Amino acid sequence: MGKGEATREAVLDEAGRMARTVGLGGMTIGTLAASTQLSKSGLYAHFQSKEDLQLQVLEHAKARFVAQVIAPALSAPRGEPRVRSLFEHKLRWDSAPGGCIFTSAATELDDQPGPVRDRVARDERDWRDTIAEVFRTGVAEGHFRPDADPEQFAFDLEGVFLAHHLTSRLLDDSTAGERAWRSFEQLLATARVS
Amino acid sequence: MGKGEATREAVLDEAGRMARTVGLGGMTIGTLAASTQLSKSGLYAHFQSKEDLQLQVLEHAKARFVAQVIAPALSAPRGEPRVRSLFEHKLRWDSAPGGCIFTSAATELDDQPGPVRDRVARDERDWRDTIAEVFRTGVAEGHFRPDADPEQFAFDLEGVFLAHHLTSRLLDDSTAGERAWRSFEQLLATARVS
DNA sequence: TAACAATCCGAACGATCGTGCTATCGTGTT
DNA sequence: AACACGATAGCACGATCGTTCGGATTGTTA
Repeated sequence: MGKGEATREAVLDEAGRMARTVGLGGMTIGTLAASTQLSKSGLYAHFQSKEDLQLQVLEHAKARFVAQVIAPALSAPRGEPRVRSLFEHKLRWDSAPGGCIFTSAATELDDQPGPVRDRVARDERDWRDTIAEVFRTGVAEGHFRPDADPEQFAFDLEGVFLAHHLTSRLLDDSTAGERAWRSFEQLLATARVS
Repeated sequence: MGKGEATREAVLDEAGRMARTVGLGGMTIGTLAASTQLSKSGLYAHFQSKEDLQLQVLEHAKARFVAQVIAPALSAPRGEPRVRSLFEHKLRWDSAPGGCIFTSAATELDDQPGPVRDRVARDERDWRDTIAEVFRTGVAEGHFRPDADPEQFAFDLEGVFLAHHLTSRLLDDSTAGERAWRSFEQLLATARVS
């Protein structure tokens, strides 16, 4: 890995951290340059525009998300164990300092058209598809009812994540984790074969 | 109502609309002045600072929220009907153009300390308390199980709202409403006496 | 209608925004 | 050791940011 690539990744790491607290739009070139010991123009050698930077931040974050959440979950046994693993890892991801960048970007950009919003929307769809797909392995394994709706499960589970995110960050409520777990167990109980 | 008060309210209306799409921080004095046919300094006659403006926007929005969501719901019969009414009105509120300003402000400011964040957090707590309190009338009326947890219900219901918000706005998914209703009915079914 | 207060504007402030250009630095290859 | 080239810095640009202040204009009241 060349030197340029190294600093580029370092910048993307810092930018991701920054975007999680002030948003993708609130993040500025100046402060980002300062906190990475670079000059503003030094940054622009790696990114053609702020929009390009935002897109790369999302791409970089998604790679980390796949490595830290999706991949570990997929290594769990099919069915309910895999669903549980996915839930656990995603909850841990959301508990990182600053929270989940996709969650913050999603509500920030949901009404601002453009390529960045499109990218966030695509990632959100991918994520829901992943949840639904993992849930389907549970149906196939006979853990969940055959008439259960995987997309509805994804909708509900995403709601649990969002509520947890808000409860733990905005309200500083330490019971958010327990609450999320309780909701999750209830979702599973409803989906299970009777 | 004097003229000053009238323009102040007009500005707050427009500011609320603007904040819903670009966020409380993304909203700028210049564009707000332009879209209200005022000069920047003309705005500053009504608001001492941008932070003060943001706080007033939240206060103004909360008054409308109480009038359009809480009050109508409280006029419904105690118990499950009142819970249903609260859900309906809140869903309608979230479906306004630009969505819910509290939802957008909540995820925007959840990691940026200051009086605005404190205000948003207080509003969020009030809202959850309202949900829990309305749910309690359902327990008292014998509609819901006595051992049901009102705060947990508030957590779950807020999750449904958040998922609906994201699904309808970011994903432009027209089935968001049906999904939210299905989740809501499931929540009620679980809470009901067996 | 005259006087007074409320309301709003014009102009300007320093700071910072995103974005280019040009020059210099460092590094690795020949 | 000379060179080529990728990586970074310096400086500047027009625009816009939030904010201030003095003066003009408007509305209300006696």
